[in-house]
Amino acid sequence: MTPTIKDVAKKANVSIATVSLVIHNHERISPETRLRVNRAIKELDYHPSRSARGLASKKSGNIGFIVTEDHFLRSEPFYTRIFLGTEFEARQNEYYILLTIIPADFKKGDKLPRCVLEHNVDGIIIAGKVPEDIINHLVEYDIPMAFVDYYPPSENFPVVLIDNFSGGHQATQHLLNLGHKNIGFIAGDIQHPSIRDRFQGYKMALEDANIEFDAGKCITDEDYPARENGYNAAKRLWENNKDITAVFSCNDAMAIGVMQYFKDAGIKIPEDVSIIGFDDVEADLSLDPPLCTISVPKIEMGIEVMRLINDVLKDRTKSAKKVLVPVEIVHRKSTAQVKH
Amino acid sequence: MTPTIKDVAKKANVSIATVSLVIHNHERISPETRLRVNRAIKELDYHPSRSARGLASKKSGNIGFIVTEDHFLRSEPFYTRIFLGTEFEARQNEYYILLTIIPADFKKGDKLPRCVLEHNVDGIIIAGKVPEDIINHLVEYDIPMAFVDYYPPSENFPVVLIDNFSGGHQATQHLLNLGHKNIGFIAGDIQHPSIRDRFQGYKMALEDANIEFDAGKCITDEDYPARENGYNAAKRLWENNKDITAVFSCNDAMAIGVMQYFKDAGIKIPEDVSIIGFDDVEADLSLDPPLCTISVPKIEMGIEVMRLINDVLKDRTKSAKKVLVPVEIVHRKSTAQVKH
DNA sequence: AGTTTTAATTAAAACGTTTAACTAACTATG
DNA sequence: CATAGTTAGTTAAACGTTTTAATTAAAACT
Repeated sequence: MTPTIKDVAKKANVSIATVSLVIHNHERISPETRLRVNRAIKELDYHPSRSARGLASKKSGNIGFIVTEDHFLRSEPFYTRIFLGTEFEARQNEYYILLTIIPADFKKGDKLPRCVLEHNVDGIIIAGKVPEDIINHLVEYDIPMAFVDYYPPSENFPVVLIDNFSGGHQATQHLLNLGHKNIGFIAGDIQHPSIRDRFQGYKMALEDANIEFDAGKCITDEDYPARENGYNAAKRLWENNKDITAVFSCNDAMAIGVMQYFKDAGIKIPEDVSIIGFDDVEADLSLDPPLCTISVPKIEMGIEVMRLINDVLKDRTKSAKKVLVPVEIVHRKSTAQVKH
Repeated sequence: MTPTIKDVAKKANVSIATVSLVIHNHERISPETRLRVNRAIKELDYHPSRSARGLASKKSGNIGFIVTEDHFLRSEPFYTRIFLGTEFEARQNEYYILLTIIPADFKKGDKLPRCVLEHNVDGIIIAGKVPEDIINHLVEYDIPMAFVDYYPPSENFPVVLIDNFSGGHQATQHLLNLGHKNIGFIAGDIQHPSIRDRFQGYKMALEDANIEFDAGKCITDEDYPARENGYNAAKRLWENNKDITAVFSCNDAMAIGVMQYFKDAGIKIPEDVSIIGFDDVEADLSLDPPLCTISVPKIEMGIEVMRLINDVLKDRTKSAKKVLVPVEIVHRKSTAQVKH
């Protein structure tokens, strides 16, 4: 069988306690003993059993990654990439990530994820908007939590957010720089804090340019951010505003739908209408023309949130840090100077 | 603190062994006792500790999902979706998946993934081609393994494979049906068993149609399947074969590059050249025209391989099952009747 | 030399389960 | 009625660590 701590102890002629201390780099171990034990560990190719460790130390070595099913699947390239980022960083910190997809309609009495109930995670990362109820339920377990791309109102946790305001501002500013004055705005769930901030950025950029904000040019009531809703939003936008020369679509999935609508309507991009998105997903590059958009560092967000939770796990008194990750515009062919 | 099995035992007036037996649905428990224990479990909201279970039963409740870094990132939407499939099915079977990304150049002496060394997985799923060395190393641990989308030569394991031969045949047949006779073939790593099978399907379809196979119309030596290599392959193909009217690109990433080349060369799709891909990734829909391709049920593959490993875990004498998942052509605008 | 400090190591309990072996109380059998 | 068999449940060891308190040995003071 695979060697246990006992085998190492025997081989190094010490007690198992000493072996354990060596493994944890405890200071009060003489250099000679340390050497002897380490040699034994290497020779036997010993690796402590995760379960035994977990039981004795009450640390599972796992981090739960919670995301709702519709977020994960609907905007798949987005949260999967954040997940990948946490995964990368987790490896550095000797953690494993337990991906946990919860239904979007989690209610008060519902069962928490199994990994939480079974004490199989040391901390939790919550990605994207989740029902308040689950957060409230989770805090009762006083298990460290960190958020990414969403932040529950009225709570104080470490969090990684996109600099949405800046993104909205940059996007709009870019269109303004190209001479556009009639800029439509399209979004899914305007209740979502991220979207609200992008909207604020849009408004602020207009204000800075002394252009009056026109609510009639803003479609913000589509159900969720998907291509078909982008299509519909563009249709409604265009039918009521033949004067617009540019559209800022708050996310790329909808932007793709927007492009499709204009194509179907025989309106040329970017000659007749400029379009800019938000997210920078893979599909943008395959579009014709490729979509100009605000690029969000998804992998980095995952890395960053993993670091946050790791900090808390190292020192639970640590205060809740908030990180705003910067976004940047990527110039592609879907925008152009306004025609006169 | 959270309740333990002892608390349940006390509350139900039985020994902890009885509680354990009830949890595992052991037969030799009277209905009354069972009821009493279950009630206590519910009242206390008791959930067995994963670590303790793991230690006592030598089952971690985890499955390792191994994939090489370049596979995972390069063809991201592909293996991530397989991963998602395993994840979905794992939840049904009360397992968690530990995603483990290994370097593509794993060598003989390299360290195995931590989850294996620490006995933190009960079984392993290997997705995509991995170095032989790691497989050889892994078998020494006699831990159940199952493969998906790759199968090591000279081994006998449960495996889920795409019906690549049929896919290659269907794709080619579709082009033949449209009247094409000069059909180019483009692939990345022709050493890869999957690609080889697609190639066989292509050849066989030609043979069935009494069209002589022409190796000059096959580009199979690009380094890896990516857009830029598809672009280059198309360039080389076209420069030497101005007579081709259709291209079967063995995977969508390359197909996108192929389309780009033809566009740049002023050749119209599908009017001048029909293109069909293989995989059916998200980006295909954003292309202009949308890419006709062979659709691979990625999520289902993940589900299927998880079932396989689960079967083995339930009964380790089970013999190695092999599953060929069917593929189907999805008709989109990138192919058309050949011009005369 | 005797006492106190300090450094290094160990003994042993604890963590929360599973499970093989055992027991006590019935039930059936000849 | 003694014996064997069955049923329902219990005892206790085991799983492989961590960690606290205790122990020992050596060094440093009076």
